[in-house]
Amino acid sequence: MTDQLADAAGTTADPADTDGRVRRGDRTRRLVLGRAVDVASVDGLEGLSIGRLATELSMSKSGLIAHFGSKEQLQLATIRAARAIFATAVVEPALREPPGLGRVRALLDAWLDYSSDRRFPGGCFFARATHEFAARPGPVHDALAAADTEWLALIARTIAEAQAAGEIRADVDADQLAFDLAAYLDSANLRSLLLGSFAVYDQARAALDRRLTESAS
Amino acid sequence: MTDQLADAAGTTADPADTDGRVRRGDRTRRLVLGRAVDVASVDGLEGLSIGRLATELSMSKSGLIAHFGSKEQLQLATIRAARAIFATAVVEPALREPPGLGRVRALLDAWLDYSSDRRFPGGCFFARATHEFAARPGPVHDALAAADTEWLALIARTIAEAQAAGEIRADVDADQLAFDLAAYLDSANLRSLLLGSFAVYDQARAALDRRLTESAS
DNA sequence: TCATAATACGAACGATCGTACTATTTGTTT
DNA sequence: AAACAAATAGTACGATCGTTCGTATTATGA
Repeated sequence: MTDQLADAAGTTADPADTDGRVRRGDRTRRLVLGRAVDVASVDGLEGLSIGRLATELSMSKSGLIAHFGSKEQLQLATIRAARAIFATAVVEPALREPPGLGRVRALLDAWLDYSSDRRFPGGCFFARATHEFAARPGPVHDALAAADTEWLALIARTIAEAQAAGEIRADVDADQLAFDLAAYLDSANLRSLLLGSFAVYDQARAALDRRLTESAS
Repeated sequence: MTDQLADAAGTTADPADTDGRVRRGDRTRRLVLGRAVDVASVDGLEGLSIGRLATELSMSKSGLIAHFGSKEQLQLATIRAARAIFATAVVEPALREPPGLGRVRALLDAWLDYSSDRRFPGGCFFARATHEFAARPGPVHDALAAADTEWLALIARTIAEAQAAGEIRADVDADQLAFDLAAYLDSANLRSLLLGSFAVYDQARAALDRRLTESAS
C-alpha cells in the first residue's frame, strides 16, 4: 500500500530485508516498471521495447532484462504493476465508502478521474493493453482477461451491495448493469484520447447518472 | 460497390481501363489490402509488417511496398480498405431500411453481426486500430479519429431521422444516445474476444433494447 | 581482509524491421 | 520488331529487436 509497485516486481514481500543488494534491485525493478506502465499505456505492451526502456532509464539492456528474464515476463510484471496502481487509484478510494449506492458512484467517479487525470499518459492502461491482446493467445492475454473479469465482477459486487442495502432495485440484473456502466467508462476514455477533448466525460457522467437513477429504489 | 477495396487502393476509379498492367497492379493492391486488414485487426497496424505480409502473399517486400510508398501509406490504405468493408457490411444494409427507429435498430444489429461474425478475424478493425493510435499523434491517428467521428455522427443522424419520424422522443439528445449505444457495441466486441464467448453480445442487445425502448415515443 | 552473492554492464549474436536502388519481367503501343 | 511503361523481383543498407555470455561493480557475510 505504501508502494504500489512493490509486489508487482515479484518480490516475496520482505520489507524488513536489510540486504542492500536486493533493496537496490527492488528499487530498480520499481523504477523500470514505473516507466514501463507509462510507455505501454501509449505504445502498448509490444511497443514496450527493452532497448528503448533501457535508454530512457540510462541503463543497459542486459541489466534491465536480467530483472525479468524475458520480454514476456516483463510484460506480465508491467500488468501487475498497472493493477497495483489501478487498485490504489480507483478501488481503494471507493472501498473507503460504506457499501451502497454511494460506493457504486464513488467507484465510477474514481475511474473517471483515473482516466481523465491521465494517471497513465495514454489513458487507461488496460483499455490499451486489452485491445492489443484481445485476439491473441498466450499468457499476456490471459492475465489481461483475468484483470478485466475481476474488474467487472467488482462493479457487479458493489452493485449487489447496494441492492442489499435497499438502494438499488432488487430486480436489477447486477451483471447487466455492470456491463452497461463499464461500457460508458471505456467509451469516454477512448474518445477523449482520440479527440483530445474532455467533454466526452460529461457524456459518460450523464449516461452513468441516468442508468443509476433509473435503477435506484 | 462491386469491389470494396477498389478505391481504397487509391485508384482514380477507372473501371473501363483496359490496360492489363494497371489492372494487374490493382488486383495486387486489393490482394494486399485484403490480407492487411485481417492481420491488422489481430496484431494492429504496427504489427502489420511489410516482410510478414510479403511472405504470406508469396511476393517480394520491394514489390509489395512499391504499391504504397511507405509503411505509413500502407497503414492509411489499410484504414481506407477497412472503411470500405465496414460500409458494405454495416452502413449500406441499414440504409436500405426506411428512416426511423427500424433503421436505427438495423444499424446496430448489422454492427453486432459484423463484430460477432468476425468479419475481421480480430473483431472490429477500428476498435483494435483506434486504441492502438488513440494516444499517438500523426496521420494514422487522424484518419482513425475521423472515422470514429463519422461513425458516431452517422448513428446520431439516424437517431435524428427517427425523431423526425416521431418514433423517438423529441427531447432525447441524439448525440448522447449515440454515445450510449456505441459504448454497448464496443464493449461487447472487446469482451467477446477477450473471453472467447459470445454471450456478451446478448448483454449488448439487452442494453441497446432497453435504451431504445425508453427513448421511443 | 577475503570469499560470496546479487546487481549491473558491455559486447556480440541472429533475426527482423523499413527503405532505397538496380535489374527483370510483363504488358502496351507504334 | 522496337520502344516504352508499369509491375515485380533481388539485393543490400543501417537500425533495432530480444537474448546470451562473460565480466565488472557493489554490498554482505565470515
